[in-house]
Amino acid sequence: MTAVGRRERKKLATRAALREAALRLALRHGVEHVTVEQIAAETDIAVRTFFNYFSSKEEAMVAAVAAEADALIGEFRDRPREEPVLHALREAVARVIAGSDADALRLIVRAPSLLPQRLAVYATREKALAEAIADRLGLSPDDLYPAVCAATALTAMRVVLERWLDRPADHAALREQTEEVIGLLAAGLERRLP
Amino acid sequence: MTAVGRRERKKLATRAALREAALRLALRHGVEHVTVEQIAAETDIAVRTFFNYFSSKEEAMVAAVAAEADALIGEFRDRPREEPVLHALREAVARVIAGSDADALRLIVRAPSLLPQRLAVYATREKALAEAIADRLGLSPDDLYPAVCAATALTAMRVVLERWLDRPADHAALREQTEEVIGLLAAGLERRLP
DNA sequence: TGGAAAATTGCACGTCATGCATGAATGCGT
DNA sequence: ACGCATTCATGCATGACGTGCAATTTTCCA
Repeated sequence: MTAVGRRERKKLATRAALREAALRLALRHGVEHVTVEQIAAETDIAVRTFFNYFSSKEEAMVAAVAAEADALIGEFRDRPREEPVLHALREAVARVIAGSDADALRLIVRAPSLLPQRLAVYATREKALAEAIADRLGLSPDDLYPAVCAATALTAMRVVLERWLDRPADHAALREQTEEVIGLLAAGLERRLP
Repeated sequence: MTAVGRRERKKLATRAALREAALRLALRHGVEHVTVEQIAAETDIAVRTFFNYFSSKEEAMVAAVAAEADALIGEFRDRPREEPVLHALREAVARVIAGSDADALRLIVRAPSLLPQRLAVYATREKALAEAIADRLGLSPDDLYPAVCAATALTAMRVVLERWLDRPADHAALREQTEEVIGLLAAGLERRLP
């Protein structure tokens, strides 16, 4: 697939090192107090080079989220095509979450200054997920359903994740809440006064 | 309601003036090339004072979107309680959109540098909308349904708006697409290969 | 091995955003 | 109308951010 020489590998490694350094420093000093200079120093590269990899400090910090979003899409594409869309999404989410670092996620999700960039990450992944959904159903990526399904599903997952991070709970609870939300989306959201 | 003296009125006026100046300059020179200094000069206030009203240039530019989101929630609350949630949302959206400035919206929505802040605006309104939905249904704001419904509905509206702005179309088309998306949410998003 | 392509780095520069101190404007009670 | 307390506007200083540019180093490959 992506044939990589040493050059590519080193770039990937540097990018990962910067991402991890940013997160490590944020855990140690708090997200607000980390500077690009610190991140660069921790990774032993020039400040200028940092900006060759990330266009902002925030982008480096939410890179972990971006990686998980990409993983989610990959898992979704790997699900058997006979599965209904939301069912496949639920399983993909479960697999990604199982291998996630809750502490790092909590740090990122709870930092107000990272909210805009984090949301931007989700939004930029919407298109890729919409294409995956369109592929699965044999629809055009320009159709309304793939776009709406991708965007709303990602949003619903975000809400679940935020709620879960806000309460002390285990991974089983997260899985349960994921299923509940998928159930809501599948059943339709219309409601009225009893 | 909000009893306002001269002080409050002047603050509101200054805030509106800054917001409009930011948008006007963005229309004239492009979003990327507007500086805080220009906005302040155009409004004839000190640069330092600008930051008393908005914490960033981007926040001033998406203030119009924030105002529309607030209007949406207000319209939603004004809908009769017997209406089902999504029906009320659809009508609220239609009313807000009818009075919106498509050119300004297009400018904001199409500017990549404003994407994070714009999404943050929607996200911060989710809580208020969730409370409104909970009120309507007699649920607790901590329940899952209001949170998910608010977040996904706002997201779906965002997708519709973005798609509509990307194609040349009139307000009738927007209304139509809004109804289509609400229909999707109401009917449930699950789908499988035929 | 030699040169093309790409990555790293330092430097300069403009912008952003905030804390702090000071003076001006406003609202309120008397 | 007066004086006082609160709030607001402003200038200044400061540190961090992000980018263009050019020089240098590293990597790749013919």
